[in-house]
Amino acid sequence: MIRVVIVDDDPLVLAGLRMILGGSNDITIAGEATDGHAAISTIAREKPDVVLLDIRMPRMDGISVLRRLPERGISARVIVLTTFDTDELILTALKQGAAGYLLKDTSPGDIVNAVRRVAAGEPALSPTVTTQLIAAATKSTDDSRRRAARHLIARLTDRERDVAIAVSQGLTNPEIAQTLHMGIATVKTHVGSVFAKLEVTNRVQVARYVHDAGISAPSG
Amino acid sequence: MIRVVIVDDDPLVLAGLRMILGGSNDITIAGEATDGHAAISTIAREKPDVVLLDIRMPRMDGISVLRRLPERGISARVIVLTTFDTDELILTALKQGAAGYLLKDTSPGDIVNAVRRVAAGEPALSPTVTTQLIAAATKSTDDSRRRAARHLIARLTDRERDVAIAVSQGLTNPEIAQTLHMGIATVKTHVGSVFAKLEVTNRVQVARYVHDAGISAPSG
DNA sequence: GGCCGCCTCCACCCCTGGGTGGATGCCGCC
DNA sequence: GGCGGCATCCACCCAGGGGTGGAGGCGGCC
Repeated sequence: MIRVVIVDDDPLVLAGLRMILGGSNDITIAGEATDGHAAISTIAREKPDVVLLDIRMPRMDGISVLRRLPERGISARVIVLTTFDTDELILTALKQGAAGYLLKDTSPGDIVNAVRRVAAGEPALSPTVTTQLIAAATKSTDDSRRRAARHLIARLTDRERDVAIAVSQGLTNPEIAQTLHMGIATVKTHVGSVFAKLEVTNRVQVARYVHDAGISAPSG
Repeated sequence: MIRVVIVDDDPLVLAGLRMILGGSNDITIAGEATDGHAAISTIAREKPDVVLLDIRMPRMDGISVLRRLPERGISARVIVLTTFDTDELILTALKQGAAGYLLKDTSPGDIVNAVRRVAAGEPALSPTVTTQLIAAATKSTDDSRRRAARHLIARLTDRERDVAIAVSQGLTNPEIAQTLHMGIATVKTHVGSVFAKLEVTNRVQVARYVHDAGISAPSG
């Protein structure tokens, strides 16, 4: 038996969810709430398996609720149920630990399926949400530029690479000399070699390459 | 009627897919292939709506097939069907334009559903694949630093922001003056204000903030 | 009107950054 | 051994970056 708490500021939506979920004989409505504050206390009291959570609500929005739950030691699986599907909102919700993200145009049958999936530990995303997630995940690691950057940086000597990374962290030549235990003149020499090999003319462009290559630590 | 081409080096898998998909009266098997080269020519000839594509194959792997399709002007929707679910493989496949990514433990019914979804323009991912995609997408955008950076950059005036972005692209002051149509002295003034507001001392650190904030275009 | 913030520009100064040329010692390879 | 690549350092030079102070015009706000 899957115990579900439903949260939405619209009584009509609550009624609809009650009907949809109540119709399944493996699901029980353990509680309801119409704002964020009430949601947290209801979830804390009922300890449901799954929470269906609206985003736009009075008193406290759904994202804040998501953020508060782990702080309270509550580990319910949450499905965000909203009409908004901006990239930022989706990523924020998932980052805050949402197990599902459904748009409100989801069919009753799909909502029930999503609750079952999430209860079983699987994710549940609307198709358009999945599409946006794919776009976000595939654009983050900018492939061709990254490969090119890695290729170029691989041609640097160890010391040049150390200097390039230090440069990309915004350090000055004297600071680099100190942290890498070499003379300022040596730093300048290496910086010059880096410029030549990366075919750039100033430090900011070095920083771009280093970041494009996905390097941050001083590379063992 | 959804026309499907199935590609797998294992004849048993092909036979299984033939049975599963042939059982649906809205799906036809338009062609089959047992290696990458054959797959490309079959897909080019049959122009199917959906392709079910294995990754590990002789002669040419599935990823290479994915890469070649757009080069040939073919725009079939491809579902990758494999036993491997490493982060890198998933992201690579999706980056190359895969519309679906199913693991081979997917039930026959779910495979049929995935074909229908993909044919309708929706994505189709196995639950564990979705989970990994969420992990990849949520870790890429480093949240707290990004928020801090956005917050600081929001305090810049429009002109200062333009200059900061130009700086972060590695332009020199004269270059910035030219592209933004202002005097070099003005550029210096703005750069100075940016340093003060971002509390940094050189241009590379400005670049870090701008990139952390996820800004690249000159912000209308 | 007066005040304030922003954009624009100027002049002056100093220091770091970046380019050039040269020197030494180390290590591995032919 | 001789050669070449790398790391380390030096001196010199100059252009650009970065700090300071000041000025005028423009628009919104009290």
